[in-house]
Order: sequence, then structure tokens, then C-alpha cells
Amino acid sequence: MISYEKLLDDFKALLKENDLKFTKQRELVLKFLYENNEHFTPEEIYMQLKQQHPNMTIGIATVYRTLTLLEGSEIVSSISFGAQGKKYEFGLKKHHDHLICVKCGSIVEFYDSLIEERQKIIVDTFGFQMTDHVMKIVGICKDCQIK
Amino acid sequence: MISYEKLLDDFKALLKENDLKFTKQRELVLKFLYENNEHFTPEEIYMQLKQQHPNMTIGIATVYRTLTLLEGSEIVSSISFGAQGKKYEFGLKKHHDHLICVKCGSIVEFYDSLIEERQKIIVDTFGFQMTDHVMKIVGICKDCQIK
DNA sequence: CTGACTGCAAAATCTTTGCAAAGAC
DNA sequence: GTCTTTGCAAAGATTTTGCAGTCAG
Repeated sequence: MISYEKLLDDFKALLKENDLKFTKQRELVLKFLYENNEHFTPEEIYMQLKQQHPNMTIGIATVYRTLTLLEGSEIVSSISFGAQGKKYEFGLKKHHDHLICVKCGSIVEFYDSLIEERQKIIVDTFGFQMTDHVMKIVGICKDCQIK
Repeated sequence: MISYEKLLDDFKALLKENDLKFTKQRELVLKFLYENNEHFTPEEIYMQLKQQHPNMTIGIATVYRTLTLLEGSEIVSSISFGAQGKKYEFGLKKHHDHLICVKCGSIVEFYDSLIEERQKIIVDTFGFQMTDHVMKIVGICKDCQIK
């Protein structure tokens, strides 16, 4: 896993390359996702940042803009969730898929090399050039089955 | 593949069971998805139905309500698409996964029994009770690569 | 007839955008 | 200083809801 210092350097370099500026708000969003290894909606990120940094001002629009920026650079990735809305997570980690519980909304990550291999074979069959893939298994998690 | 007559009977029975009424609008949506074996947004369905049946009145709200009803009965299924929005397709066919082209938006279906098997093994490992799963491979289709 | 269904328009979500002030470099 | 970024509020886009009239059974 990349260290936060390295991540921050990379992010600053990326910004510089594109003539973008390094701002406190951008750092806050990046740091939040780095430190909280979970999936959040833009709204959740916004609320938590406001709470954690009462003396800072940050707007929901900036959270959206920053997430779009980070996703474009593949530093964060998103997963669509339910009827509408997306959840974001820190993206510079090993590729993984998701188990999503419809009762409690919890998300568990998993990785299966057999499935990954198989996907490559499939796209080749179709002459398709894969840029990304998403596998979501939806159901009821262990805990919610007991309840 | 189920015949349209059987489908219609099943649908009517389903409605009756739930004290719902069989209406022309509900039939139109069902028929449209049955006859057009593709993926549509609610808006697309609405526009096409209006065009195909100029003498009928149908509202976008009814399309949404009907899709929700049909999805709840698993007669149609949906796939979330891009930033927001869902596409719907007729659902009473063999399970399959999707290849989605980011350039032209085309969707190709595929089925791979090895992946299906593997998913079952994974959920068992986690004690998860699977109700559904979605696998989307995103990329650039053959045609768009040439262009 | 009765209660569900429909279309319409208004409301509710969620996300993006315009703009003037503030901040990075 | 210049040019980007920000927060705010307004605008957009998509989906849902309230309601009075309409229609199925």
C-alpha cells in the first residue's frame, strides 16, 4: 500500500502537470478516502469533512469536483449503488470486486484470480478492449441473515 | 424463450394476485421490452411508445411506475449505466453479463459458466446469501476501435 | 359502482454550473 | 499580479409523488 507521503507527492505532481493548484480542500478529500478504507457517497464525504474540520469551509460542489478529478486520475474509483448515487473509495489498491448487502448496505471486497483470468479471455473473444470491469454480488450478508 | 401469449397470461395473473389492474399502458411497456431485446432508459421507452402509438396517451411517470412494478416481479431487470440512470431489459431470459462500450454505449451480452460457478464458491466462503449479481465489463467495442 | 391507474405538474433528489470573492504560485 | 479554485445559490437532470379525472373489473 502506498504511503500517504508518497501519495501526496504524486498528487501534487499530477496537479502541477495539469496546471492545477494544490488546495486544502483537495487534500482533505484525498486524505479522507486514503484514511478511511471504505465506500462513501459524495454527501457522506462532505458531511464528515465538515464535522472533522469545523474551522474549514468546504462545499459539496468542491467535493464533487474533486472526486471527478481524482476518479479521472484513477486515484479513487466509484461504484454505483442502488437506484441512484455512487460511492467512492480510494482506488490505488489491488483490483477487487464487491459483495453488497441489500439489508445493511455493507460492502465487502474480494478478489478472485480465476474470474479475472476468465474476463480477459471473454473480452478477447469479442474483440473488446477492456478498460475496466465491475463485478457486484448482491445479497444478504452473514450478519443480516442471523437477524 | 417464453411466448408473448404465455407472458401476457402470467402478467395478468400476477396483477390479479396483487389486486392490480391490467391496463393498456402496462401492456405497452411489457410488450415493448419483450419485442425489443435490448436495453433502454425509461426516457427511451417513453419516447418510443409515444411515437409508435400516437393515438395512445402515456406519461413518463407511468413508464417509471410500470418498470418498478415489472422489476419487482423480475419480469424486467435493470443495469445502472454511466454516472446516473438505469437501463432496463426484458428479464425472463437466461442469466447473462454485459460488455458495455464507453464510446457508442452499445451493450453486448455474454454468459460464462465458469464465472457463474466461481461466484457461488465465493459467496459461500463469505457466508453470503446471493440474490443477484452483476458483472459489467467496460471498454471499447470492436467497431469503435476501428473508427 | 368502487377503488386502482393515469397524466400532469409540482416536488424531491442528486449533480453540475455561473459567478464573485479568495487563494495558490 | 494572474489565473485557478472555492462556496454559494441557482440551474439541470432524472425520478417520484400528489391529485383530480378516468378506467378496469
